Amino acid sequence: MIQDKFSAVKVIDMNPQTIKVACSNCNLRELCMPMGLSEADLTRLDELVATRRKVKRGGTLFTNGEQFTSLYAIRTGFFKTSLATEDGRDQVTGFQMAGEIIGLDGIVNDHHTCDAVALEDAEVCVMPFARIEELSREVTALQTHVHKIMSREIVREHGVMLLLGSMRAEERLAAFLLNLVQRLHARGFSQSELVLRMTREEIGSYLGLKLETVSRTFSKFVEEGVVEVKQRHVRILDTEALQRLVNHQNTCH
Amino acid sequence: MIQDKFSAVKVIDMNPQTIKVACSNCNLRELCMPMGLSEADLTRLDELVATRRKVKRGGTLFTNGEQFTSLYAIRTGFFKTSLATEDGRDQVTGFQMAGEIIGLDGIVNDHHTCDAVALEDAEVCVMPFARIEELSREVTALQTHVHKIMSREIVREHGVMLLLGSMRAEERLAAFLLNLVQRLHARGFSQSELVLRMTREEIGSYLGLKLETVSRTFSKFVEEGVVEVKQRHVRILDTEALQRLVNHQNTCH
DNA sequence: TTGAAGTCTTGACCCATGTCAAACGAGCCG
DNA sequence: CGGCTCGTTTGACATGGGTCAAGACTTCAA
Repeated sequence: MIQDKFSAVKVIDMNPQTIKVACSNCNLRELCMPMGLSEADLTRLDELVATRRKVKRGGTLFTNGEQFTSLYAIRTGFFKTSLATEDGRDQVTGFQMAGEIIGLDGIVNDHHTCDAVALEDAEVCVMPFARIEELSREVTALQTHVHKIMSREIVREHGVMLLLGSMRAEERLAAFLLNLVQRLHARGFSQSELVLRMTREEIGSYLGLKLETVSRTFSKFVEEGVVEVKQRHVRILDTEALQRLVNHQNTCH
Repeated sequence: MIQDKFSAVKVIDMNPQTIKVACSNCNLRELCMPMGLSEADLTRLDELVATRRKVKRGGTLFTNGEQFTSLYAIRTGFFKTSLATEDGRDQVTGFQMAGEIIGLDGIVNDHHTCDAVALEDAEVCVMPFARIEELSREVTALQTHVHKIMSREIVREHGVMLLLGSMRAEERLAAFLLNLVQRLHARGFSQSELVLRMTREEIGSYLGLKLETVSRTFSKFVEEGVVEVKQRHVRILDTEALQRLVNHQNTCH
């Protein structure tokens, strides 16, 4: 018995893959998993992740129409999700980073309704949805967590609707930048500096603007001394100013 | 014992409230509840609805910041949900009709993040969320159903993002009208006639347009013989034309 | 019946953003 | 090193939808 236990530990020690696959010692756990679990429940959650999957920059995690089987927790990398219309236009519906869950759109019809594209080399944890449902019947904290994740996505999209429906270009870009740094900061990155993983066109698609407008608006922010922009490197010099733009949407009239 | 049973039945017979409160014989069941349940599970689902609640036209079902306790299934009436920003502007995030579930936004933070306002006298079934979670741990079909409802809302919002982010005024209004009649038709109403429960301003807010633009676009549709409009009564004369507008978004360039 | 408030329509004008075009810069590959 | 390609910036111009204003219609209450 003791020998068994020991060798098990040893295997884990010698095979980093085996260690990493466990949620219970993943450093992103607090982002994608429920908190305050008992030791026993924590161990059970390790069953959730069937495998890991790497996606190269430009590759797709899933595409519109594809069979839905799993949710994905992003371990590393950066994704966009987008809807493509028949006529070739597409709308970016979100950008996702490490610790976020992707694939919720597929649940309702058992197939995905958008594309998930990696904007940089990425790795995700594959969590078969059947297993999630099964386990969340037994682990209440997981059940609640799944509900909260879906609700959070709904609320996030409400915010995007507000942005798209009633903000002007500057307000949209300001809200976008603030949202990005805030999420990056929650992951230990700088509160004022960030590297955009997406093109101006993708930003524009997300914000309902043309890429030229995005570019011009960046330039305007630079002129005003609100941000510094060098290619995709952005440094926010005046967070307050951006915040004011977003809040007092219609100071002007 | 027999006497007890009899009197119980009698109470039910004499008190229509008691009968109507059961999902198992609600004619909207197929819209808001999972299908293909066993008799036993069906009966259990009746526990979901704690009470009914009537909301007068103009009244709120819940408001931003309010404690979240329940989801609501709309029995009769018509709602809008909207976000209000500090500066007094607001964005309508959706219109909900009989058989639809409202309140999902509240799950993530235990309080609501938008207002739900009745656009006509309405009645809802109050389903305490704690009870939903409890029951969906035991009735798999309910669990799946809850997941699908939330996923459906996410997908719906993706569609709105596409609309707000990349469609022109005519396309937006066309998409809006088609969506409304389609949902009404699923409830047994006409495929071509509808009564708008909301003002031009509310339509505009939802579609990211000003009320004047909504009005002008209606007028344009009328000129083109695509619809007839008399106040809030709308008759669609050429569904195909509306469909074409939505699909070939950019035929023009 | 009249008046008042709310809603809707329409016109005239204007501006933010889209469109089109040119040129620049970075990165990549031969 | 030179020459692609892709992404970005910037300018000139066009236009869809916003803004402002007037007036019509509906509803409701006095």
